[in-house]
Formats: sequence, C-alpha cells, structure tokens
Amino acid sequence: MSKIWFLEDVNVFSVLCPHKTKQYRKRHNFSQYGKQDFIYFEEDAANKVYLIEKGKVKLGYYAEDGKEVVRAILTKGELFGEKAILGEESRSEFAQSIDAKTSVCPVPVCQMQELMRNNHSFSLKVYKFLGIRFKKLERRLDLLLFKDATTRVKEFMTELAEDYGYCCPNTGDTVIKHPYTQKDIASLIGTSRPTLNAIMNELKATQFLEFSRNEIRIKVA
Amino acid sequence: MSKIWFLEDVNVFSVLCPHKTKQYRKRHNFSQYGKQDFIYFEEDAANKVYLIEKGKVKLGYYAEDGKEVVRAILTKGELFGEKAILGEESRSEFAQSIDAKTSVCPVPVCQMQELMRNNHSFSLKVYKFLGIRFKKLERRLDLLLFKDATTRVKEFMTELAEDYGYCCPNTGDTVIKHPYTQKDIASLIGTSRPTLNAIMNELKATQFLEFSRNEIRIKVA
DNA sequence: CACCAAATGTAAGCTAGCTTACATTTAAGC
DNA sequence: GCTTAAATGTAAGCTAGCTTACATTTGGTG
Repeated sequence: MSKIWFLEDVNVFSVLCPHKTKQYRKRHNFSQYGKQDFIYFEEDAANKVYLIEKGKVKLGYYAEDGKEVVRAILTKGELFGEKAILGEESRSEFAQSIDAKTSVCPVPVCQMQELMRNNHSFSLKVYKFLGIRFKKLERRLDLLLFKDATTRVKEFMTELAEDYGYCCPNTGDTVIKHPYTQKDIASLIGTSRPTLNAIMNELKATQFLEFSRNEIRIKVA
Repeated sequence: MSKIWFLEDVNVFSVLCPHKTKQYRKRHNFSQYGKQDFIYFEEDAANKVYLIEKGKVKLGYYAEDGKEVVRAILTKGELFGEKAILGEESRSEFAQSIDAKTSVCPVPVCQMQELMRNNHSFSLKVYKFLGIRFKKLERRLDLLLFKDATTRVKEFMTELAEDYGYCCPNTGDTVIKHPYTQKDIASLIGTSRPTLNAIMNELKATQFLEFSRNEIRIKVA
C-alpha cells in the first residue's frame, strides 16, 4: 500500500472540523466520553460520522457466542461511522471510548452531504478517504485468505508503523505507541490470542521486534 | 443481509445507462469483449466504471505464486470498477470477460461525478451502492474469521440465491443459474477446491442442495 | 500501596482443512 | 462427432493453529 493512499494526504479532520469555516462554526461541538462509554451501539440509527479530537475509540461487534470482535481501534484525528455516508441506516458495529477522556466531534450526515455538494474538492477528499477504508478491508481479506499467522502479524506491524510509528533517533528502530492489546490484535488478524502471543515472542527471539504493553519496536534490519 | 440492501433498490444501471437522458445519450456506447478478453488489467489507470449490459465478467488478481484469485463474477445489470469513484488511481484487480459475447458500457469517472453533482438523488443511489459493496466485503471477512468451511459454503449459496435465485414453481426449490465454477467458489470463500467439492457433495447427501455444472438448487426444508 | 482484574506467557492435545495426486466426467471447439 | 482441456470427484497424510487450562505479570483503582 503506497503512501499516496494514506490519511496524511486526505486530512478530512482539518476540513471537516474547521473552526475556520465560519458557516459551520456555530454547528460545531464536541462530545466527551469516559472509559467504556459507548458512542453508539449496534442497531442504532446511523446518521452521523465522528471525528476523534482526543482519546481512543474501539469499533467492533459481538459474535453470536457473545465474544467481542474488534474491527478497529482509532485515535486522534481519525474518523469513524463513515458507512453512514454510504447509506447505512443502522450501525453494524458499536463504537466505544476506551480512554478516560475521549472527545469526538459528531457531524450529521446531512451536513456532510451539504458540504460535499458545495465543495467539490472536499467531496473528492471524502471519496478518497472512503477508498482507503475500502482498500484496507480488501487487504485484510487477502491476508486472511492466503497468508499464515506469522506473515499476518508482520503485515499488521508494518501497517501499525505507518499509522503510529516514528523512527527512534538513537537506534533507528521504528517505535510504535499503539492502543491495542494482544487480544485486540489477535481479533483483527484472525488468530487466537495464545497463537499471537507465541508468534510475537518468536519475532522477538528472531530480532524482528521488541515489545512491551503499549509499545512495539520494529528493529532495523 | 436484508433485501433493502440489494441492488434492486439501487438500480444504477437504469439511471446511468439511460438512453432516456438526452444529455448523455451521445456519449453513450458499448464495448464488446469475447471470451478471455481483458477489460482492464491490474495497474491500469482507473478512470472508468463499467456497467454490464450482457455477458459475464470476472474480477480478480494474481497472487505472488501466480495463482488466480477471484474477487467476484458479475453479470448483466451489475457494475464494476467502482473503486475509481473513490479515488483509486490504478486498478488493484483485473476485469476479464468470461463469456463469448460480453457487452459493457464504460462510464468515465468524471462523467460520473458530473452526474452526481447535478443529481442529488443519483448521488445517493451511488453512495448506497458503494455501501452495499462495503458491507459485502465486511461480511466476507467476518465469515472467514469465524465460520467453518461448511457454514461459509451455505452462506455463499444463500447469497447466490439472493443474486441469481428464483423459486421453482413445481418443487418450491430455489433454483440458481450461476456463472461460477467450483474453483471460483472455493477461491471466493477461502477454501481449497477439493474441500469445497467434498462439502458440496456432503450438502447434497444431507438434502440441503442439488447441483450440476452451472445450476444449484437449494432444497425446500 | 495493596488488591484485583486484565493482560500476557506457555504448554498439551486435537482436528479442520490443506496439499498432492490421480480418476472421471463434461462440454467447447475444431 | 472427436478431441481435449477444463471441471469435477475422491482419498491419504500432514500440520498450522485452535482450544483449553493454568501460571505469571502488570497497572489501575479504592
């Protein structure tokens, strides 16, 4: 996945949440959520998209056996609930704050559509953003279909690095401060939690990475 | 997946390929393809979407080991190449005619966008269509993550029934005339071809379905 | 700062489904 | 209507990764 396809180039937040745009400033507000608070539930009416100003948001759903399935965990600057733009009527997933102080900016779909109608370049950015989400999904599917668990873990780490990573000036390692637990990661890449743990420790043993609770370092080769 | 989310309600074809709309009639044409002809290749510039007027089109890509992976097989009335609307620059899949006489109507993305700007209800239909594709992808992912091969086969058959099925007036069975080979289906649901074959014959044995080369009958319960 | 629940680490045993190999059937094209 | 490649049917053997169970570590909270 080339960088062209990444969010930096499509910073919807700066456009959508623009204290600059006089016209929308008055409609602009933030909602606060504590840890575990739900922003929306499965089956809720889907009439808003949300921008994360601060904190962490988990998207997921519950499988038939009651097990939680994680679709994504998003942080500052990221957008969720975007299927509402694509005509989704009720949510197919829940959105839950997993940070003590999460702040999101809700944008009604109708307002979104109004903005898109009045601003061609904005609408292209939204399209591109949706395209990225689409590609990510396709990519996950392909990985699941053809790659073994170890490869999926490595790929996941690489994607994480693109989203959260920065280069450690001393060692040259890529440092990733991320919001995922091993349980979350296992759910996302389609393995069991024990298998993921074993693989991560194996990758540590082979000098591919180091990790602690909320940090991963991908070692320079 | 409820019927609300299906293509019948979002007949892009009748809107997009409208010999009715004077304004666009002159730009309107069809391209013909024979068996095995490629409509586009991976990496081609993505600047059109296509509507199938007649025939069958296979979408897929080649895995690293050269193996063909099928993303979908579409027929009359269906649309493909839609990621171009979402800002895709080069194709991430090929599109190939698998019928001796396939006829498609190419629509440039710019024309699409023009239509969407000028016609709000049209743009909503396109959004909804994209939303459906998105959901299908999510659904495939979920199946792959949590369901065993037999369940995936049954789910696939149910989806096929929604797309191609009709009720046999004599027996009450759902008859599905479809364009897939077992190899294609195996690729789509993420099993090996021999496994799929075994499962289908088992489902035949347990009276869930009957099948021949290009027809499947889901038996009434 | 002690407690506790969540997160992480580890191992044993089992099985779904893969790979490979080959046989049989079908239908497309000459 | 013959030929032949593609599609379908079937079986044996192997293994990645699941499930289950439990131990250890960590950090948040009263």
